[in-house]
Amino acid sequence: MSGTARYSPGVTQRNLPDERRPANDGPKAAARNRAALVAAAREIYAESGLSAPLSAIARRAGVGQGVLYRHFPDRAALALAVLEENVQQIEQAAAADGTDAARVLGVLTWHQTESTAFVGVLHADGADSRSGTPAYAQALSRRVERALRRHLPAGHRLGARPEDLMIAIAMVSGAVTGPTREQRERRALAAWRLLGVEVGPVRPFAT
Amino acid sequence: MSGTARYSPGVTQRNLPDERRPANDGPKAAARNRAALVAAAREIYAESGLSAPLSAIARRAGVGQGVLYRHFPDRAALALAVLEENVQQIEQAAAADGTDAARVLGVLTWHQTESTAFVGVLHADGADSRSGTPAYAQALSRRVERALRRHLPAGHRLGARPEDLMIAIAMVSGAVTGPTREQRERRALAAWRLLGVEVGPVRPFAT
Amino acid sequence: MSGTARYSPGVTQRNLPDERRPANDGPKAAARNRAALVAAAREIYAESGLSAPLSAIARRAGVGQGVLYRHFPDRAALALAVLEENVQQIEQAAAADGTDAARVLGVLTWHQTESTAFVGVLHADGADSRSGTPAYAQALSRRVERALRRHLPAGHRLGARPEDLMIAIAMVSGAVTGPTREQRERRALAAWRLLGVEVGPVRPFAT
Amino acid sequence: MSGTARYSPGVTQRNLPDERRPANDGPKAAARNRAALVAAAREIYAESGLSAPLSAIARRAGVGQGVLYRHFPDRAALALAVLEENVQQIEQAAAADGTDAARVLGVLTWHQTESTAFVGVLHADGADSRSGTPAYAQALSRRVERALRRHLPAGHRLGARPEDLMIAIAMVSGAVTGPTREQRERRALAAWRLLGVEVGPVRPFAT
DNA sequence: AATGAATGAGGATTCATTCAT
DNA sequence: GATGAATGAATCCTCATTCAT
Repeated sequence: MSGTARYSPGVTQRNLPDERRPANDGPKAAARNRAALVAAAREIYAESGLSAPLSAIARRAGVGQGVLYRHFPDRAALALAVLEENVQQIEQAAAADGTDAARVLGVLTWHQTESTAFVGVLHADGADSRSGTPAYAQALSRRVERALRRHLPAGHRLGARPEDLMIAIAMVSGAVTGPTREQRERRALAAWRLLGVEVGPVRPFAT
Repeated sequence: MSGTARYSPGVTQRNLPDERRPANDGPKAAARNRAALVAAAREIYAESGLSAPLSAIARRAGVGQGVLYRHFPDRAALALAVLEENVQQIEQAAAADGTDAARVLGVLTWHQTESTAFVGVLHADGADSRSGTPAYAQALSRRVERALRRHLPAGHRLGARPEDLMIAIAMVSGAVTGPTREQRERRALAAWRLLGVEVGPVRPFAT
Repeated sequence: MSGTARYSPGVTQRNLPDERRPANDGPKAAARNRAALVAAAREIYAESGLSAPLSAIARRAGVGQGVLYRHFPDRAALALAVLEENVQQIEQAAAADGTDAARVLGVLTWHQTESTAFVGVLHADGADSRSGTPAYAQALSRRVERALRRHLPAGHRLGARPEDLMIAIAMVSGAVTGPTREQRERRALAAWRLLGVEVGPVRPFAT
Repeated sequence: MSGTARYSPGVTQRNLPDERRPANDGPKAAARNRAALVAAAREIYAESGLSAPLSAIARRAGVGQGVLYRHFPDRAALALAVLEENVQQIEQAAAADGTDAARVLGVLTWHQTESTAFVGVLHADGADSRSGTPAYAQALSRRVERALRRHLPAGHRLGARPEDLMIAIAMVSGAVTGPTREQRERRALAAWRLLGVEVGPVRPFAT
């Protein structure tokens, strides 16, 4: 990645002379490419926002533009793939032994401070009948909700009304601004405190 | 010498050479045009978000592209002009006779639910030392804070720490999603409720 | 000049309230404005080349755009007005008491190193049947030639063929490159030396 | 976070959705397109000067705008590519069997009279520390100088001082004006004659 | 199955020129 | 006579998307 083949005057650009192509590793490469694209997207989104050029993501992933389209038919599909990984971590945190609401919220908060994608896409919940992300984003949203709700103790601040939980998450996302992750984490924690909600350590889920 | 003749429209350019020009209302129109642009921007932002094409705003305002650039040198300047109006209303609400925190928050909330511009620009507070909007957005942010803080009763939930007030506003902004204003208002009120903050009637300030 | 009224948000741009206009000095101002425009053009041309925006020239001159168009119907007219002044100085140098070819060439060279306009427009001699500058530029060219030729001693290097004189001037203009006037002067003198032509002190004509 | 969402084409953009695309000859066309662009640029520059619209060049080359930008990131890169070809011819002329200074100068002069690009870009030598073309133009300049100098006989008029050679070339370029190539050649030869330099046949290098 | 070139629409931005005041 | 706002065409440049190889 990085290369950014700039301007090389006088040297006719041409492909590798037909032999010695980067090697076609067959179907095994497909999964690897998909993963690389999601990882690259995560980075690029963090750096440049959700509307970063797709070509930048493909370049960072070290694949051609076509591969991106093969795996993700549109911009939203890629963003959702990033989100999917986040949601899976939250679900895993919720499924872990001896966990509790605070711990799950810590993982959630980690992803909020880490990835812009999380912030922007998930809260397109409700009747967002726009183009790309119809049902899937809602499904993700519900999965996050379910993962959290099963750990909410009776009488928890966010358990009173059904929508409160997701509104609270949206609120914290709104507070998460600032150029560095540290600053964003500080603000996220301040936000949870204002909501009177206790949050465990802010970090990704890892077994 | 020197020169590096960059882009030079040269001889080619020539507007409607003799035909009818669409009328030039003269300098008197300047103020009117500026206002029309801000109003159009407010509408377009609400419909399409902050990154809507500037040409759409000019069209909606009924002016040429050039007028937009004359009044607002860049995208941020226009967004800030919209915000400026919002902030002025909040300040007026804060200055009105017999007002209180709840009432001011009601006006603030109105603007949060009304205009996407409010959300997103104002909360670029803190160390956003990037290119465009450095000091002015912060100044607006501080004006909102000051307008509100003077009405916060001692011991108010949001008065404990200095940053809490602006974080709370950011949080509510984060919760304000949805396609209709009504839905956004409902969510905004739910958010304030979760913060334990009482909010007056959600409406623009009008004497 | 300079002002460049940048971005002043929230303050509706409006003219001085009808009274207190910059004062209409009547016809006397016309000549002054014209002179200011030519002077401004000379400066701007030197800084930014012949294709600099006309608005920049008007601004530097401290007049409105309209005034520029009143005095100079098109881009070429303004450039020629600048040139006209240069040519007049050369003619004056040629008419001065006790002058000689070297001295006149010194004045010519001064203008070559000083103003891009001189370099670019005058040598559009010959059958340049393009848009703007048909006859007038040629007339100027001939006036320069006449002013010089009357001082060429018999047998001067540049007197052999009729066209040699103007070609030599064009050649020196070609050599005049570089960011500072000093550098351009050095190169101009080197060029004259290569032509075997003696040049007097390089400076504007002043009685 | 962060974002300052600059220009984001967003959802709107969509090329010919299903219709027929004008054919994509695949990567094989890349080299051909690059060559076509350089050739088109050479023509357009000769006709309209260095500041001709890039779109005109793309059109003449029969390619889309994007291709031009892919191969040449900016205006200068394209001009330099044209120059590069000229300089290569001069180097080949200098490397040919039984050549001499006059013959090389003939090839040089051909390019001076043929292409406006040659004039103007190459002589941005010296301290042109501006943005775009810093080192490469100087490198080209030096290559021309080297190619010529190795054939200058001892005691040649242009060999006395190191800078004289390039100044002379700039001078001849300055003299090369006029609408037809023939006229420009006549003036170029007159210029070399004034410099006392013998020039061989004015034509491109061809084995 | 991957590559990366090409297309070309879309949006940004700049100025020449006119004209109400 | 002067001012400077408005117009809008022209040009620049960027990317989403397709597709030959």
